[in-house]
Amino acid sequence: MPPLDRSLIAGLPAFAGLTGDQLDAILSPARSGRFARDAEIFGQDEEATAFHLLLSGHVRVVRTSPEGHQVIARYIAEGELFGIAMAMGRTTYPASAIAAADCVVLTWPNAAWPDLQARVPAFGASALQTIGTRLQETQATVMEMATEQVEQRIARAVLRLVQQSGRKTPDGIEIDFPITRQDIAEMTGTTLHTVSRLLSGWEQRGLVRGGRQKVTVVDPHALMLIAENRRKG
Amino acid sequence: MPPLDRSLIAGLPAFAGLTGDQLDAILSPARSGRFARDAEIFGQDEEATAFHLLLSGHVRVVRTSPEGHQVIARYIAEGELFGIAMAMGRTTYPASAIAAADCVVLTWPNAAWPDLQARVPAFGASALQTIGTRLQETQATVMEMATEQVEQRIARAVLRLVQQSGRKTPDGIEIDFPITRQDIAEMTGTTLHTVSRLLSGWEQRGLVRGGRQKVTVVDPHALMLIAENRRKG
DNA sequence: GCGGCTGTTTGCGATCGCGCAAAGTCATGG
DNA sequence: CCATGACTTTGCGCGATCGCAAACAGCCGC
Repeated sequence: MPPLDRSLIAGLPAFAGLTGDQLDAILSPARSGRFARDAEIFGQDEEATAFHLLLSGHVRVVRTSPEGHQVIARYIAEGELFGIAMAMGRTTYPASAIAAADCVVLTWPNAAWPDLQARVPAFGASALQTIGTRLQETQATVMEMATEQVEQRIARAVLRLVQQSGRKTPDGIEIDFPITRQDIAEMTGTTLHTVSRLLSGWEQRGLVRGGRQKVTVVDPHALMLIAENRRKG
Repeated sequence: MPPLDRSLIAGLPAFAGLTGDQLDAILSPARSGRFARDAEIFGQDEEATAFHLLLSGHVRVVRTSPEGHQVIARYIAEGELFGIAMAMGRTTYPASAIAAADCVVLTWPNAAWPDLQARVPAFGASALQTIGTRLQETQATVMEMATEQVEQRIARAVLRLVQQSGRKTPDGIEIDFPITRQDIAEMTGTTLHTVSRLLSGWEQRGLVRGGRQKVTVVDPHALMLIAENRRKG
C-alpha cells in the first residue's frame, strides 16, 4: 500500500487543529481504497472489522428489514466518518454502505482504534460527536415521520440533499450524484409512485426540474415553504 | 449534599468491573436528586449544564416540534445515563426529560466530564456505547415507521415497554409506571384515538387488559405475531 | 441504430388512519 | 358524597397514500 499523504485529511473539519505528527499517526494504520458506483463498501450484518472515512464521492447507508424493505438511513458526505459500529461495541455492521458515486475511502482496522484514541484524543472526540450528531438527526427524522405529511418529508429530504451535495447549474441547484425516485422514497418512508407524483406536481409548478436519476431544485424557497407547511397541530 | 455511597451504583452494568476507588471518583462530583412524577428534570433547548443517571423510577424523553407536536423519543430505565448532550458537543438539550414516575437521579456537572473520562476511561466508553445503542434503536424506529402499519408499531412499542419495565401480575405482565394512550400514540407516531381503538380490539380478543394509565399484556406471543405480521414486502 | 433494461409517469380503486364530535368512566379533592 | 377534571371509548365521514397495472422514456451495449 502506498504511503498516504497528510494533505489527504489535513483540511477536514474532523481533524482541524491537529499537528502534522498527529495526522501521520492517524494515517499510518489507514489504507485507502476506491469503490465504483454501486459497489458495496460493507454489508449489513457483516463482521465489523474496520471503520472508514469518505475522502471523495458519496455513500448511501442502507438498512434492510427482515421482510426485505430498504430504508436509506443517510448519505455520507465527503470528509465524514462512517461504519464506526465497533466504536459502540458492536461486532457487526447495522447497515450496508453502498457507493452512490465513485468513491475514495480511507479505512482503518478496528484494532487501530484504541491506539489512535490514546495518541489523538481529538479523534475519539470526533467520533463521539459524529455519532451524537447522527443520533440527533435520526431523532429529527423520527419526528418528521411521526408528524409530517409525505409532501413535507420529501421536500425536506430534497432540501437536505441539495444542501449537502448541491451543485449549481444554469437551471438551479442539482444533486451531484445519481439518485432515483425510489431512493427518495426509501429516505422518506413512502413509495416511488408517491414521490414521482409529488415531484411531477412540483415540476409543473416550476419548483424543481426532474430527470433520470436527477433532481434539480429551481426554487428552494418554495420548497422550504412546503416543508414548513403545518397541517396538524 | 450528603456523601453518596458506592453501593448506589456498584451493581449497575455500566460500572461493572470498576474498583471501589473508581466508583468513588465517579460519585464524588455527583449529586443525587428526587423528582416527583411529572416533574421536569431538564427542558428542551435549555442550556445543557449537567448529565444524569437514573437510579430509580422512569424518565420520559420528549421532543416537541416547533408546531407543538410531541414525540416520545424513549423511556429511560433504571441504571441508564441520559441527558448526555454535552458529550457530543451540544450546549442545549435536544429534548425534555420528564419523570414518568417518582425518580431518584444522579447528576454530574458537565465540567466533571473530562476529569471523569481521564480517571475512569470505562465511563467514557460507557457513554459512547449508550449513545451508539440509542442511535441503533432510533434507526430501528425509523425503519418501523417507514415500513410498518400502525398496529404493528403499537404492538412493538407495548412489547418494548413490557420488556423494559414489565411487572408480573396475576393477569399478565403490566407496565409498571403510569402510561396513557396518548403517550403510546406519541411513541408510535399516531393518535390517541387510533391507539385506543387498537387496544380495545386487542382487549376483546384477550391479548391485553386495559385500564386507566395502565396496560397489562396477557398474551405476549400473540402481540409478537402482530408485530411481525408482514404486509408490504 | 436497435433492442432491452432500468427508471419514470400516470390512472384508478381500495383502505388505513385521521379529524371531529360526543359520550362514557375513573380518580381526586373539597 | 359529589363535583370536577383527566383519561378513555366509540361512531362517522373524509382524505391522503398505497398497491396494482400499464404505458412511457432515457441510456447502454451490441
